Amino acid sequence: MLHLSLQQGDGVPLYLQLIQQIKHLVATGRLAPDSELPPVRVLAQQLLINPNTVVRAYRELEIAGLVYKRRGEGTYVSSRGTPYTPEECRRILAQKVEALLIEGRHLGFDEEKIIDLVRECESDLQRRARANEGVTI
Amino acid sequence: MLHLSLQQGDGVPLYLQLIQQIKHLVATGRLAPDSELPPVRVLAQQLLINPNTVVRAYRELEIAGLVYKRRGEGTYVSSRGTPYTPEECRRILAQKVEALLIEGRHLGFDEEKIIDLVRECESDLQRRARANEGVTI
DNA sequence: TTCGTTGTATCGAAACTATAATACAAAGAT
DNA sequence: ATCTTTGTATTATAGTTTCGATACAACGAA
Repeated sequence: MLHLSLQQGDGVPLYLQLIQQIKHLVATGRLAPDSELPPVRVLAQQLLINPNTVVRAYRELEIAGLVYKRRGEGTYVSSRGTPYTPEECRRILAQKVEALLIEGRHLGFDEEKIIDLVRECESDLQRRARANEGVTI
Repeated sequence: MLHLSLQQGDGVPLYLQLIQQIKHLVATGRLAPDSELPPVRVLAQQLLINPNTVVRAYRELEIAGLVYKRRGEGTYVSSRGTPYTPEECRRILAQKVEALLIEGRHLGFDEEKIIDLVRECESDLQRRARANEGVTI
């Protein structure tokens, strides 16, 4: 079973929350490559949101290269990586890292503390992925 | 002189861009503690946006603890840190780090590559801060 | 074919963002 | 006290984004 939970009205659009959580599930292995995502309507009903919101999330995930769709069949987790070039990937991530460092500095976290946090979060992700090994939808 | 440039219609609200860029200026030392930010009306005119938009950015920066205001005088960069407790800071950052790791994984960056990127971005920030040392508004 | 499934496209309502105009309040300078 | 400068608050309005209701189109199975 998918563990998705969206919060309405917290400032973050539903479709973005959905994208982030699906990315999370893929990254932690809870959604294996080529496994099928729930149909638009089913997921919409489970989450009590509009099918169009799911459509938008799936479409952007497809653009990002995380899923592929077959009309009349379904939406599947892509087994191939990102469609971006290595340089593009680097630039995209560097922007996010810089934002993180700035935010961290304001919260009293210097470079080393941030790196420590990165290591801890990574361990955490891996541990959670292991605990859910093999569990798809 | 402040180097602020906002882009209208790129999806990111102006007030958020303003917040991010001011955070950036503070983090890189281009805005020193206790230095004065431009008056609401002046900054609005320079950026060709509405004063209310600047008001909103300043207000949220104040809530975040980055600036303080004195009515009738102006808005100043706070010399004290965040108003959050250390645990809150940690939780806020951990969430962002986790999002970064997930994004990185999808883009082919593992933990070590991310950490390398963190070090590089930090150096970059420091270098840029040095190059602008002493330059305020 | 016909049916049921899947994703797609379009339109409208609601919420959010940005703007404008205006009036107000607090502090310092004269 | 008065003026100027600063931030604050209110109201109205337009544009954009987000979300939802509905009808449509492609694909496979019976």
